[in-house]
Order: sequence, then structure tokens, then C-alpha cells
Amino acid sequence: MESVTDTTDLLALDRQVCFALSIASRSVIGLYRPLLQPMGLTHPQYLVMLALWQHEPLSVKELGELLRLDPGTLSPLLKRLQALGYLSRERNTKDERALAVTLTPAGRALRAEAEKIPPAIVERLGMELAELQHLHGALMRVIAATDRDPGSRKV
Amino acid sequence: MESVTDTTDLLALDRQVCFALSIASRSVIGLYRPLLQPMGLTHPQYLVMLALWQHEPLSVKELGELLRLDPGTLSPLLKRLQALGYLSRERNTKDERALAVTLTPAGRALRAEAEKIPPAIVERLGMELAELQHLHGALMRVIAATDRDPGSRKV
DNA sequence: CTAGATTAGTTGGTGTACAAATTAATAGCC
DNA sequence: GGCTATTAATTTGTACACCAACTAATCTAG
Repeated sequence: MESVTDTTDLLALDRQVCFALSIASRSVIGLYRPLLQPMGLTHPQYLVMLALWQHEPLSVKELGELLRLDPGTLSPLLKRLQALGYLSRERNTKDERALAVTLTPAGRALRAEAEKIPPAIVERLGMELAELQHLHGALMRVIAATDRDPGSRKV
Repeated sequence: MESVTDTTDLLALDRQVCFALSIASRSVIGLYRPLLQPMGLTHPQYLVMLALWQHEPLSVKELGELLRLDPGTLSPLLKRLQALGYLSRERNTKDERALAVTLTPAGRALRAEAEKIPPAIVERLGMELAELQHLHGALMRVIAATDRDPGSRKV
């Protein structure tokens, strides 16, 4: 991922930012798993809940935009969350193509448990907050860079 | 993911490093897709090829350690790469439980095309190399932090 | 107003990741 | 040496992500 003189190095696995991103993402998400399991949530489901706690009601389209997930992924995911009793999906009266995704009382109540998670993760990582914020900033910049790429983000 | 006074902020989606990691990873990997598609490779397959170009022969276990993937994921993935004609899997004569994964001539030849990819990605991102290297370092540190967590990494 | 284009969400297909179970081979201990 | 524990890889099951196709609702242009 870096242009260098030595092509042997060019493809070295541990030089690939894409690889580091993938491993980092999977590794951090792995830390969440034991914490989310008692709530019956997978990590992507947790992100959906975060979005709804913050912004409900949301359409599938809005959720997709917030979470960068396509409707094909969200549809069954929301279905499973509905089956868990955490949310409901109803037709939007103004535009019947759209759904209004809202939390159930159980879904809203779950937030109190969920608030314990981020601090627990920070503690498990044992990293300074400043370093995590720094990483966050760097990640936002690379996301913005991918957004700027002409071949990406069909919105 | 940061302990702060305001709990409303605590769960804000755009404050979660795990979310930024996930989106960044997916977004960057998305840039690879059109470049890998002419070679018939998915991104995880590309990473496997990187590992083999660098280190072949490798056992499934070694590939798993390098790529942080479990055998359940690798097994069908390698099978598909074998079907594509890029690698072969043979029993290790010293320990018949283990496989020796080696590249075919076609697999080795693919490297020349693959070398064009990292510079192309850097160009598409339009980011400074130094910034990418900085991000890479930060990612390595968070990966190391997850490795240090007592509840993680059963190796 | 109407027909065609666009949009919202669902469904189906493919390829991962993760977890558990299984089979066969090897290691280690008595 | 033999038995038990451990290990390597495969298979099965579940939940994603991404992509394409489809249906129904809405928008837009003539």
C-alpha cells in the first residue's frame, strides 16, 4: 500500500494498511462479543441499536446511511432484532415504501446496560483515551478519503 | 468507547472507535474490489495470496496465525483458491495432519499483477504516505492492545 | 394525466468470520 | 508400548456484507 523502491516489501502482509484495518476491526469487535452476548446482541446489531437510541425513528434507508450498510444486510438484521423484541418496523404513513423503525420499551431499556460497554472496552484495551481519540481521528480521515474516491460511495 | 461525563455522548455512534474501525476497514477494502476482480480474487483471498507469495509453503495453521483467521474460514477459502488454479494443498509428509499449501505457477505469476495494486490504492486514497504510515502504526498498537487482553487470543 | 424512471425494502446468491462438532493423526505420560 | 490428551483440518450452523433481481410505491417529464 506504500510505493517504495523495493517491490518485495510492497506486498509484505504486515505493510498493508488494509490488512491492519481488517485485523484491528475484527480484534476490537472480538472484545465486544462477550459483553454483548448477555444482551443477545451481535456487534452489528449493537451498532443498529446505537443508531436507534440516538435517532429513532429511522427508516431502513437512514439506518443504511448512518451505518454504511445496504438494505440487503439490514433487512434480515432488523428482522432478527424485531424477533428479539427490541424494535418494531412499521410502514411510514407518508410514504408507504418506507419503514419507520422504532424501539420497543425493552429496546429502550437495553440502553442502560449498553452504557457500561464502552468504558469496559477502554479498560480492556488498556490504552490511553488520547491515543484512542487520535486513532479515531485517523480513521475518520481515511473514511473521508474513501468517500472522496470517484469510484466509491454510490449514495 | 471513551469514558466521559455525558452519557448521551458515550454511545454516540460516531464516537465509537469500533464503528470507525469497521467502516474504515470496509471502505478501504471496497477500493480493492474492482482491482481484484479481474484476477478473480476477493480481498480475503488476496491476503492469503500475499502470505503465500511471501512465505510459501505454509500450513493452514500458519496461514491462520499470519492472517488471524480460523481454520473454519480458511478451509473453504483455500479450496476456492485451489479451484481457481492458484494454489495446491498437499499432506505434509512429516505430519499428516498438516497441509502444505503451495502456489501453482499461475499463482506465482499473479504476483506481477498484484504489485500494481498497493500504489493504485494509495493513489485512489489521495492521502500522504506519511499519514498512512501513521495510521498503520496506530492500528498496530490497537491490535497489540487487543492481544494483551487476557480474555482474547486463544493461540 | 399518464407512462416511464426512480426509489424503498425484500429476497436470493455468494463468500466470508466465528463457533462448535467431528475425524484422523500425533504427542505425551505411565 | 499403549492409552489418553492434544492437535490439524474439515464440516456444519449462524450471522453478516455485498451484489443482483424483484415488487410495490412514488416521482418526474411530456
